[in-house]
Amino acid sequence: MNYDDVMKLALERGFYFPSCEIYGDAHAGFWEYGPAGVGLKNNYLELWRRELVRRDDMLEIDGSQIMSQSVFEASGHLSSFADPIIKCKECKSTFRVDKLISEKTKIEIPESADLLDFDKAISENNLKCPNCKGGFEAARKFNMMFKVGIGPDGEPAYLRPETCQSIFVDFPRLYKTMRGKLPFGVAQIGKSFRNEISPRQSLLRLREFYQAEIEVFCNPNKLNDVEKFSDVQDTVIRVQLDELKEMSCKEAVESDIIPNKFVAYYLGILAEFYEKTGIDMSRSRFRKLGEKEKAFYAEIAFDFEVETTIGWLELVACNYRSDYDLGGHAKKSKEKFEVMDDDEKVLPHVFEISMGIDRSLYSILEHCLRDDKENDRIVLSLKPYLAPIQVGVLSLVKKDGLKEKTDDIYQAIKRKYDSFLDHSGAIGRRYRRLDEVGTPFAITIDHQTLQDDTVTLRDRDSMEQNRIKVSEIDSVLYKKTAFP
RNA sequence: GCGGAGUUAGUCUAGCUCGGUAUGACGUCAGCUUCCCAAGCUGAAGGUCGCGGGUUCAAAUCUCGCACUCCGCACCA
Repeated sequence: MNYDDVMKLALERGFYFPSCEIYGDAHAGFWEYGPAGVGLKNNYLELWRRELVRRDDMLEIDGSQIMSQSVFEASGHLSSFADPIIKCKECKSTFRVDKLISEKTKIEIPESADLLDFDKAISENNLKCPNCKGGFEAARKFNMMFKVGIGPDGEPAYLRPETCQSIFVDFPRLYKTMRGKLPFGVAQIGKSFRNEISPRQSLLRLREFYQAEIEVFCNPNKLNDVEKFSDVQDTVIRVQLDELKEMSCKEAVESDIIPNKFVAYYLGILAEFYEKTGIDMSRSRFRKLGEKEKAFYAEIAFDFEVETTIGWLELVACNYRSDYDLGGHAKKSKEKFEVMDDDEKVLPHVFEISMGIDRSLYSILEHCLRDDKENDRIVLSLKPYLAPIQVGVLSLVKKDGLKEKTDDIYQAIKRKYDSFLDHSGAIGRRYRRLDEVGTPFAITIDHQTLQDDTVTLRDRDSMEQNRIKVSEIDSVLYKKTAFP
């Protein structure tokens, strides 16, 4: 199933849809999650908490989305999270000015250079618009952060372009009050904002999006002193260098493909997490980024990517950020960020696992959606613990007291399970509808129920049915919908 | 941001050339029927035709602007 099929499902079944869609001035790059989408997202995040945060004894925080200007002076976003651009006076085409200059003249001007340097190079080389030969306006910076004005005087502040800045800024307090000890993992789920030039493809390129970020603070001298590494040493990961290779985490470290056990450990638990989301791991890879591709703060970078019908999608950026962030904030704020590790005073280094939630949810949908032609149905084979509706409760027919019996059973389980009650229409049609939103189980109340207090339990993927006792419904569902 | 294509009910769609406030299907809802896998019958709801201006007695239709979606370019932590 391809992108369009997922999009159609999303719109028709309430997974996600455009924000502000009834108004003409709605902007691109903003989407809402509907009921099914919220259910899936909540369950996905619960799995994330279990498999990463709790597994590794991390702490979770929830930071402010608007942060002060100093934060982004220290983080480098004010100067580096911006592209120098230039606009044609005639046809209004916009170009990356550094790229334009290097293409036409072979003169390399770093993108962080003074704007006047670009203007000078343009006029000295008499560069004109490649589209229409028109002249250029003065170069300017396009910063991808959204600026906001605080209070009546509009004091400048910014919507955070990545959630992790909260974690870095909060580090001194967290470390002191939470009895911190290296390695120290802090996690956060929240929204980030980037003023993308052209957002596209619904959840894949948003201006307002969810991230689940983990920052692990560590002693840079102990990157191979990782006891927990044995938990993942045999975990298989797929690594893309020049070619794609499948290997265990242990092999990856021993062959120096991953530089140390510390990084390998986190790639390992991340792979184990994604395995449980239902994403087809045979269509995934950790891609090592080259010097030019890496973010300005990254020393070592692996992207976790998944293959979809519109190409390889970056779901997670795994960056070894060294002391870039804590060092920057320490310098700017004069706050102390060094901590004691054993008898050593260190400025911790940071390894981050920066996950795009929206993209991950899209990938799950695409990998789980299938066209079951044999049975004339569309099936979303979500893992039961991720499904927004876990169980449908259906009466075979409404009369003869079956409706009342069905209502009773629904009432008995609905607080505990995400359930959906349905009495109307043909039973097959109701099963099809549940299949399409990914509901793994359906309980059907029929005439036999009234005689022996049993119901049928239908399995979405196999379409098989078993009779179980009404008294067993809870324990059976509990087992079948449990997180792994 | 540039170029191209598009936008009519929840979804797909007819109508647009040649102006007269909209067609069909699926889906949804109610009832009947059936009684375990999208059957059938009857009925109903759902559209300021993307938004805004212009021309006209009259605009889904002609015209201009804008927005959004898709494709390509550029951009992309």
